[in-house]
Amino acid sequence: MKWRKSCNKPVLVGDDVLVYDIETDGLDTETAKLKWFGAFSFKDNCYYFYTYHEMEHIQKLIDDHKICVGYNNKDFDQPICENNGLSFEYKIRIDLLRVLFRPETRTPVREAILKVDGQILKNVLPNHKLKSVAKALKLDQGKGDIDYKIFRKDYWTKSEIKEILHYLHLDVKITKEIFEYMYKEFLPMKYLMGPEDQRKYNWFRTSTGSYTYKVICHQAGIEEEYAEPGPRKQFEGGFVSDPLGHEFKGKIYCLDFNSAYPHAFMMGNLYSHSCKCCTEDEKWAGNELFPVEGRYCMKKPGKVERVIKKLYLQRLEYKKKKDPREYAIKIIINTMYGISGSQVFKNVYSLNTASDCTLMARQMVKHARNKFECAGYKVLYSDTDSVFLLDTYNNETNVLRVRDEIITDIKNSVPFPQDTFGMGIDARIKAAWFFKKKHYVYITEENKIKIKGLPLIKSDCSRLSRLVFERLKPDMIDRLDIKYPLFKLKEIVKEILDEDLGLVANYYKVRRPETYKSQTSIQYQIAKELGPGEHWLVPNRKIGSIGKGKKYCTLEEAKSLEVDDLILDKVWETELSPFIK
DNA sequence: GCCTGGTGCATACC
DNA sequence: ACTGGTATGCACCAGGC
Repeated sequence: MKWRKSCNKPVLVGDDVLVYDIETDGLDTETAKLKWFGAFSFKDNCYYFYTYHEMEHIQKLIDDHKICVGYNNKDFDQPICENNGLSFEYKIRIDLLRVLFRPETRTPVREAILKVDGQILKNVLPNHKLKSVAKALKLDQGKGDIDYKIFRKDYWTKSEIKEILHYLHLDVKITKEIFEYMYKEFLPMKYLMGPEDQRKYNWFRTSTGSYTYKVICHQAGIEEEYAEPGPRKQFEGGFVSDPLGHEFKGKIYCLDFNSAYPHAFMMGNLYSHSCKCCTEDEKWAGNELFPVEGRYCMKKPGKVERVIKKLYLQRLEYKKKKDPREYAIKIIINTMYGISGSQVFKNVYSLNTASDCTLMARQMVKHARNKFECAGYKVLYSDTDSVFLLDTYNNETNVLRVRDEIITDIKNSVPFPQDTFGMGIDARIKAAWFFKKKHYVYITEENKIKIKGLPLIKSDCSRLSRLVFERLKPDMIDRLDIKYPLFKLKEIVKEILDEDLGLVANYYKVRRPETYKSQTSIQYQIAKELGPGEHWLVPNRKIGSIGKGKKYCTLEEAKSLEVDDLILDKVWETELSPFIK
């Protein structure tokens, strides 16, 4: 039986793409029998549905397409299809799950760069089920549930067929829409790649590291060779200062070097360590400000550096024109540093390149700190490429003058100074509180409150603490102060807890128990007791088989608890402590 | 019994 | 077809006192 159902929406995807999903009589890929095959073709904008009695039709449909797309098809649909006599040979096979996330190593891939209203997909996904992805991307998930027993049959009544088609159509449709979403998002990454990578959909499915390597190799005309992973050689990274003090009010600036690492590459010519145009003695060996380990060509910018520069300038243009290709270049530029420190990417890898890049950035920040301090400013904090300043003179022009000197000093100390290198004001701040490295809060001149790193913004934070903060936020901005006397916070906490004790629960996302090395870790205990996935657990003194010191129970179990049974340590000592006077 | 330092795990910042 | 380092916090455990 063949079923055609056309789709009226305009087609965005121009290639011969077939999105497919199957129904089987079981989950074991070795023994499962293919029962139904559902697909959507971007060639004719039609849905196709076949039973296993029509294998030639299914094979014909596959043969008519170059690219076959599914969800978890690498580990499930495809092997079953092959065991049942279908062939995907010579097809470009795409598994949307594996494009987003690599299950065996549990590493995020494209879910780390896909944005859904400002947030990264990875951070909004509770798990990697098809429906969860659809929901996170705000796609229509429809309603569909089916008793899988129906797939044990070999023939179906009219009403059963109707039910199956409804269900299968829905899954194909969801897969198709996820594919379309990703296609639209990733298409701007296509044009920078070589023709083979464009054809093979490598702009769509590679990790950002591989993508960057492929683009750089193609653009710079260097060989795309790979090496065995091997043990990692470590090197020093960014410099993070201790905060100067706790609380500051007045005119505060956050300044940061624009694209510090890419500019370190360009200005130090850091990829040109083995050029043939000069002798070792003629190479740049660094100086007092930049005591680099490697030796780099001073005669002309290298191939890779020229590509970085070209891309950087192009990105500035794209940003002005709001061209989405801007984001593709951003990824490449920011990933260059990462792949230069990874052996796998053989022809851009160099420990000196990576470590001299971070060294140059460390020196830039330290130089900026010194200059500002000598000019009478208080340097409150700095991390990698940024500096927080207290402007005691209340004179922005003077800050910018010192800034210009810093930039000039740096440019005078590198072989290839860049016009695009500079330092901008990232934020103008009225008050700031620094707690620890990478943990701070500030209120901007636009009355926006920014929190960095605090337990309050981590995913495991209790809803109680978040609610307390949300309630006080307008008042904090009003008073230009984030601190409250303990009793005031206690009042609010009590009010919220009277509503619902469960709000103290902490969020845990755990894997399958087998995947843990430590069988005593709290994550293992949770996984063992409650299964993998998301859990909200209430720390208490009374019930729950999870935890050795503190006990943790589920929200359901927590209904029998009294306020005094709760353990509020984390709430008071970490989540809310920054806000206690 | 308490403290310290190390480990595993998770997550944020750049 | 596997980007990097820096940093905090929790729970647990071993070892020292």
